[in-house]
Amino acid sequence: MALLLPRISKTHRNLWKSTPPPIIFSKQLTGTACSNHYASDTDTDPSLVSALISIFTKRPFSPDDPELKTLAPRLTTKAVESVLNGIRSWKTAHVFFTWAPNQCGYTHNCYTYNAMASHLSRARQNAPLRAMAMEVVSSNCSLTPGALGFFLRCLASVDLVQEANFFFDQVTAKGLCVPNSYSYNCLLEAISKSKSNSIELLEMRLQEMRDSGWEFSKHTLTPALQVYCNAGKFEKALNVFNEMYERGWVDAHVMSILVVSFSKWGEVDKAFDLIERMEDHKLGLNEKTFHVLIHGFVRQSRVDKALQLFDKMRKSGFALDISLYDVLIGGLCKNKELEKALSMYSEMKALGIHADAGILAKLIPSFSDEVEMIRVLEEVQGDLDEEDMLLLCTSVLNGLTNNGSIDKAYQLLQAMMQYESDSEGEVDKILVVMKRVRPVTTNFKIVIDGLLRFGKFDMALSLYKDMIQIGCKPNVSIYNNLIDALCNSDRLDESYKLLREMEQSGLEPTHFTHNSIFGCLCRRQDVVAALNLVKEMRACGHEPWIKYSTLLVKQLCKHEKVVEACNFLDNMVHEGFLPNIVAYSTAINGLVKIQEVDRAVQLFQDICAQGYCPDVVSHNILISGLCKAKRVSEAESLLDEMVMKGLVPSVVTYNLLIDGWCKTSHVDKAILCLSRMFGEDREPNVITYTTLIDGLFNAGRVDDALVLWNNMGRKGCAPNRIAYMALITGLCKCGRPDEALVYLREMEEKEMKPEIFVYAAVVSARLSELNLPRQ
DNA sequence: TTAGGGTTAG
Repeated sequence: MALLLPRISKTHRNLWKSTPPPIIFSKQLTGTACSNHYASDTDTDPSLVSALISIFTKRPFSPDDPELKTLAPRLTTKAVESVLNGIRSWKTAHVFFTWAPNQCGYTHNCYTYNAMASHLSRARQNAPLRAMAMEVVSSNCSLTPGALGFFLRCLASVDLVQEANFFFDQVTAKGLCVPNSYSYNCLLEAISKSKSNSIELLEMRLQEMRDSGWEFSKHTLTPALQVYCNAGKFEKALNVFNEMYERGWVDAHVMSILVVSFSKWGEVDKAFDLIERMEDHKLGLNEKTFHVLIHGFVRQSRVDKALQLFDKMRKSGFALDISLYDVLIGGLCKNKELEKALSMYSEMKALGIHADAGILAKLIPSFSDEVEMIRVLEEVQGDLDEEDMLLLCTSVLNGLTNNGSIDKAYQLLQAMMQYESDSEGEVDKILVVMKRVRPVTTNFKIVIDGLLRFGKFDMALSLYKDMIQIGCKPNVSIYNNLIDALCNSDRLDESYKLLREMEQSGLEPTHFTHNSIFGCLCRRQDVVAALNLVKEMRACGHEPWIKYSTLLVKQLCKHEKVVEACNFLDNMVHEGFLPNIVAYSTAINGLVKIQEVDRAVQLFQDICAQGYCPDVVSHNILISGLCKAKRVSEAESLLDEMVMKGLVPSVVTYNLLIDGWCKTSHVDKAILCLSRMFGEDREPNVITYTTLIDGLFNAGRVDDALVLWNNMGRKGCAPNRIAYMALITGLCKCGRPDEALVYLREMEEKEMKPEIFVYAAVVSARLSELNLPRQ
C-alpha cells in the first residue's frame, strides 16, 4: 500500500505540518477545498440554487415539475453542493442528491459526495452513508487528500471505523486519491474512535506514514495517545505523551484525554490533580469532558471529587443540566449522604430544573418520614406516565421498608394489587394514587423482604400467595429469601413445599436455596435428610457449604455422636464433596472430648496420609487431647513436629502445653515452656499467666505465683475475672485467705463478679484458720 | 441476599 504513495518534498510536507487540520467538522473545509478545485467553473448562479431549493423543499414535491426540466441542463457540481448545503432536511437533500445524476451531463464529484455525507453523518444515517462510500469507489470518483479526510471524518463520526479503513484502502488502491498526512491524520482519528482495541491497526498506519515520509504532527500523535489510553497501555501512552510534551503539542484536548483515562483507570485523585494543573496553565475542560468526568468519578464512587468538579463547571459558566443532577444525587444517595442529596435537589428546583422520575426515585428513600415520601408521589402523579409512576411507587415502597414502616408499605402494595378498581369514596389520597399502578414482581420482593426482616413470616407468605393469585410471577430471589427465612426459624416443611413450588414454576433452585435447607437440616442433626439433599444438590452441581457440614459435625460431637459425625464425613467424601481440614478438625476434637485420644491421633494420621496438611489449630486440638490424657511428652513432640513442618505454634499451642505440664505436676517444665515463648517472641496472654499461676499455687509455690501475677501486670497484661478467681482460690488453697480477701475486694472494685465458689473458698480458708474444734 | 468453620485458663 505504502508503495502507492509518492515521496513528498520537504517543503510540501512542512506545508501540511504548518496547517493542522481542524478538530471539528467545519463548513470552511468543504468550502475551501471546493473553491480551489472548481476555480475554472463559472460562478454558481444564485437563482439556480434558490430555485432548486424551493422546488425540492416545496410540499408536495413533484419530480415532474416542468421548471425542473429547464433547470436541469444548468446543473453543475458547485450548484449541487450549494443546494445540498442549503437544504435542512437530510431526506430532502437525499432526494435531490439522487435526482441530480439522472440529469443529462451531470456527475457527482467528491465535494457533492462530501456535502451529502455531511448530511448523513449529522443525521446518523449509517446505512445510506455506507452505501455512498461504496458508490464513490465504484464510480471511480477522484478525491483530493482533503476530501478523503473529510469523508473519513463523516464515517468516523457515526462509528463506521472499519468502513473508514476499508474506504481508505480502496481509494488508494484504485488510485482515486493519493493520501497525504492530513488524510492519514483523519484516518488515525477514526481509528482512535474505535471501541475495540485497535493498537495493531494504529501502529500499522503509523508505519505506513513513516514509510511514505510523512512527518508526524500533533494530529497524528493525539489519536495515537487516545488509542493507547483506551487500551490501558500506560507505558506506550506515556511515551507518546512525552514526545508531545517535548514538541510543545500538549493542549487542552490532549490533557482531557489523559484526565478521562485516569478517571477510567480509577485514578480519580491523579485525574483531579491533572485538572488543577491544567487550570494553572489556563487550559480549560470543555462541557462534554466535564460531563464524562463527573459521571466517571461517580461511577468510581468518588462523589466528593465529582462535586468539586461540578462546582468548577458552575464557576466556568457552563449550563448545569438534569443529567448531572441525576448522577450526583444518585451518587450521594448511594453513599447515604442524604442531606447533601436533598440540598442538591433544592438547588436544582431553585434553578427551575424539574426533577424527573429517575431523580425522584433515587431521592424518595432519603426522606425521613413516610408523609414526605408519599407527598412527593401525590404531587407529581398528574405529570407522569404509568412507567414513571411505577418507578416512583417502587421507590416509595423501598423507602418505607428501609424506614421500618413495613406495615404502611404492605398497605400501599395491597392498594396496588387492586389496580384500576373503583376508588370512589376512598378517603386516603395515596391509596387512590397507588391503585393507578399495576404492581410488578420487584414491588412484591421489596415488601416480602421487608416483612421477613421484621420477622413477619406469615404475612410474607400470604403476600407470596397473593402475588401468584393476581398472576404476578415470583422470582428466584423471592423464593430464596422466603425459604431462607423459614429455614432459619426451623420451619422446614414449609421450606420444602416452597422449593417444590419453585421447581414446578420452572425456576431452578440456586446453591443458596439448597444451602438454606441444608443448613437447617444440619442444625437439626438430621444426617439422613442432609445426605439426601446433598445427592439432590450434586445433581444440580451445587456444592454444600462447608460451614454447615462442619456445624453438623460439631452438633453431633456435642451430643457425643462422634461415630455418626465421622460417618457423615465419609459419606460426604463418597458423594464427591471433600470436607476440608476444619471439618476434620471438628471431628478430631469430638474424639478428644470423649477421651478417644488414640482414635483422634488415628484420624489425624489418616487424613495426613490422604494428603491433607493439618494447620496450627488442628495440631492444637491433638495437643490438647494428648495433654488431657496426661501424655504431655507426646504433645511436646507434636509441637516439635509442627515446627519441623514449618508451622508457627500459636499462643494457644504453648498455653495447652503449659496447662499439660502444670496438671501433671511438672511446673518447672511449664515455666520452661513460658521461657520458650519469650524466646520465640510469642507474647503470653492472660490465659498463659492464669494457667501457670494456677499451676504454681497447686504446687504450693505461693511466692512464685505472686511474682508472676505482678510480672503479668507489669507486662501490660490486664488480669480478667478468671485470672482473679484463680489467684484468690489459689491463695486460699495455700492458706493465705487475708491476701485473698484483698484481691477479692480489688476484683469487686473493678466490677468483676466472682463465682460463688470463690466466696466459698475464702470462707472455707478463713474457717480453717480459726482451727475450730470439731463438734 | 451468599464464606471462613475447628483449638486454651478458674
